[in-house]
Amino acid sequence: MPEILIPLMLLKASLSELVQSAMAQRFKVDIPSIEFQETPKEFEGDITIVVFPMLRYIKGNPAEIARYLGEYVLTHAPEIAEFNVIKGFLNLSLKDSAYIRFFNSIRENHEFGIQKTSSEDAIMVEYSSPNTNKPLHLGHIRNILLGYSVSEILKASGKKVYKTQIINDRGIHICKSMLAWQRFGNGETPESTGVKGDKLVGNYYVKYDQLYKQQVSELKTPGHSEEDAKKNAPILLEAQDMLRQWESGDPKTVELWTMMNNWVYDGFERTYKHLGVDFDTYYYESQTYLLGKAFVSEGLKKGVFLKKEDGSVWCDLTDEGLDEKIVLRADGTAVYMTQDIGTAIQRKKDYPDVEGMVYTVGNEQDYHFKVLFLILKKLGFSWAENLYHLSYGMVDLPSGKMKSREGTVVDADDLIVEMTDTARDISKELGKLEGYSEEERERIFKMIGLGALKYFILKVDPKKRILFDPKESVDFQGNTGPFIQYTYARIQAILRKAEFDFAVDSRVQQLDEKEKDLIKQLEIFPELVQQAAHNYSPALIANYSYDLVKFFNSFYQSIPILGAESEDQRIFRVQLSKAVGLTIKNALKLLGITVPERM
RNA sequence: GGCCUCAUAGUUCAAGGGAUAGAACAAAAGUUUCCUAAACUUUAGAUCCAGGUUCGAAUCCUGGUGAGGUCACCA
Repeated sequence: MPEILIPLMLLKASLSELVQSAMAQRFKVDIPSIEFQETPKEFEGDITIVVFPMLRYIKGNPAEIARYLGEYVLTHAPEIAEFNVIKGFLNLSLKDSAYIRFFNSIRENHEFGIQKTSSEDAIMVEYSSPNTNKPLHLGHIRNILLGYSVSEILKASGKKVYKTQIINDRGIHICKSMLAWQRFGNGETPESTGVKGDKLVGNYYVKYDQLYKQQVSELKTPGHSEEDAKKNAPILLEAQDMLRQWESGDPKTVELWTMMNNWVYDGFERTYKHLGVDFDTYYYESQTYLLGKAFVSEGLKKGVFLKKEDGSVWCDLTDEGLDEKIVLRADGTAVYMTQDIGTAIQRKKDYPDVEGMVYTVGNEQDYHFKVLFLILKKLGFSWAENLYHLSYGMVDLPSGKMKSREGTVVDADDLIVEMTDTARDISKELGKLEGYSEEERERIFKMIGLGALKYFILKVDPKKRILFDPKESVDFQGNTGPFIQYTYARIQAILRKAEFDFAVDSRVQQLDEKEKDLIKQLEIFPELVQQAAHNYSPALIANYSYDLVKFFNSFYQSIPILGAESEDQRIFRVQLSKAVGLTIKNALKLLGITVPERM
């Protein structure tokens, strides 16, 4: 594994050591860790050591300690040019040569900030995980983008990652669509109608629901309560019967089930492809719930679970401050929890190198996962310590919550088309991309539309709710995906116009303030990737990309790049632009956003 | 009601216990001899309330208020 040198991190490490030995020498104390901070721009300096936390270990005047440390560091660290002290803050200024050395180390590094896989252990990330009776909607989009991005971030931090999903292909909901299709379908298929498979099946689910409601209202005559009617609608009884047939393995039912599920999978795959996401492996509930049942009986033997008189099996979590939770029904059939236990164990069996799992699931299931993780720990699985529920907030519309039954959902495929349309309209209005082939333009419009959507969703902290207004769509100005993409495209224009050999080493000795700002901004990217992986938060990367772009734009506007005074300076600035471009590209890649060479 | 999450400019989002709480959109004003004006530069504007912890709190703790979620032999 090639060691990747990240000078800023190295510098911090060596400064930490220096400060620690300085403190030991003079005050005879061990300071376990040194706190660093980027120096705010209103103060002189590049990197700041905060002295206040040291006061816990040694009493004294923070400013005096800071001055002492400043002197010490200045004489012992060759990278430091000067220092100043304000209260307990020791601000250090780096020499230009330190900047240049750092810059030269990343300049041609196309993988800057991206670590190679360095661990033997793998992490499995689950995301998307839809039901097979409805098309994907905006809520799924947040899930999918988050899960995919977190996978990419984990990979970039040096982890091995398997992307997966659990497909809820089992249960009464799919039977409802099947039934409606049998009754009204006339043998329709996605091929015969040209309708996307998931949409077709979703339509029959709606048809079922309409018929069901009609039957309920018919039954709800005097003498029949509404509750009664809901339970006894003929179509529902028929669906329940079908589920029993499916569970008993009736060949015709299973055949229909297989056919319709495959239509749905095909439809989903097309949406995933449009979104630019993929999976390494798939799990189906129909295949894992049995294993879950097996482990419930094992847990029963071990005393982890208890059986009640009626035959249902429970897990007592009252010691942990939670409730009792059912893990198997009285009739011996599996519940949600049963199959999740089975799925987790199955995954570990299939991929023994998996030492942790991330579940991308909405926050309405916080409690479920708390319980699931606890049960797996109680069952004695060591890897259960490394399970993480990547919980995210809902996507709300201005009209309120999305409800599929009320038709207030934003369809995923429609949304992608709308975003592309918006990108096309705006581009045409601005007169961009003239002289490009139709095909090429469409490719870029889609890239921009998706960039806007992805960035809009990922820049928000996962646990917060998002308000999404489809009418206003998504901005293309300011802190947005297209703005970042646009800056990348402009950088590419600079590179196209700069007609010299990039292999030439820059001989620049003195740096402009703006140049330093940019290099500083570049430096923090690798650390940020680690931090984002640690927090499972794409939002950090998104906001970083935007900051970097702001720094670049300011640089771009205030000093000449191609028209710099000296040849060396010109080369340096072009090279700097190139490095910024590479970093933007790498950062956006972690968000699943692609960049156009021109837009 | 019990438990969980959230609350920051008019709006949408930032801020690993650190310095004067940052951006963007919307509003007002300015900048195109130069690499893409989808840009840049100004101006104005915010931590829900009350306590506590400490050198220092938007951040941690307690109690309110408000919004959402969850408390199924549904998934």
